[in-house]
Amino acid sequence: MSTRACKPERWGEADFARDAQQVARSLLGATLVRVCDDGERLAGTIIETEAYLGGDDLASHSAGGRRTARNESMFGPGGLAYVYFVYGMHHCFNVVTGRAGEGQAVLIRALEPTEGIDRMRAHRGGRGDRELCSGPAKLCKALGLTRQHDGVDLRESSTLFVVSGGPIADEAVGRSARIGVDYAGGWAAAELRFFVLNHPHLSRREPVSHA
DNA sequence: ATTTAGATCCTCT
DNA sequence: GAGGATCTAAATG
Repeated sequence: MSTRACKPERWGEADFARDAQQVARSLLGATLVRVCDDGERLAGTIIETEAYLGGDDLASHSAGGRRTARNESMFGPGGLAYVYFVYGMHHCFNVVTGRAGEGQAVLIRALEPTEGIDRMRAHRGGRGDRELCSGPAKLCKALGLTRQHDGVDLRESSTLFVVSGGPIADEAVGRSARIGVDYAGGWAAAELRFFVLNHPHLSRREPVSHA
C-alpha cells in the first residue's frame, strides 16, 4: 500500500497500437473491466498473457494473413476485442494490437478477480476464488464474455475496457513458451507467454525453481 | 499428485 | 469431414 506508482488511467489508442509483445508485457498489472447489463462491474488484475504475432507466426489465427469471418476483428486496429469460440464450448478473449491489417493480438490467460466476485462465482458454478479466472476460457465464463463481444472497441466502449495498474517490476515477471500450440512448428517454442511469478491465480503452477 | 478421456460445435478445407 | 490458443471429472500411482 505504500507504493502507488501511477494513477489508474484508461488504456487508449497509443497503448494498444504497440506491438503484441510490448502490450503483452505491459498488460500485466492492468485491470480488465466488464460492466454488465445491470450496471454491475466485474473486474480483475491481468496476471498472465500471450502474444500472437501477425505474419508468419504459425500459432496465430492470423497466420499467413488469412482473413476469415472468424478472425476478421484480429485484423482491425489495436484496441479491438477479438473473442473466439473453441472446442465446442469455450470462449477466449484477446486484445488486438498494432495497426490495422497486421493481425497481432494478445490472449488474456488469467486474472486475479477484484470486483464483482460473487457474480463471477455464480457464472462459474460456485467455485473457489482461484478457479474463477485462472485460464483463458474460465475468465470469459466468469466475466460473461462471448462472441457477442467480438469486435468491441476497448478504446471507446463504456462496458468493456482496460485500466492501467501495476506496474510490475521485471524481476516479478516470468516468460515461457505459449500454451497449447504444439502444432505451430518452430513457433511453438517462442517465449511469448508473460506472467507474474508465483502468483496464486495463474492458469498453471510454475515449476519450483532453485539456484 | 499426475494422467486420460470426453464433452461438443463452430469454422474452414 | 476434421480439428481446435480448453476444462473437468474420473481413474490411477
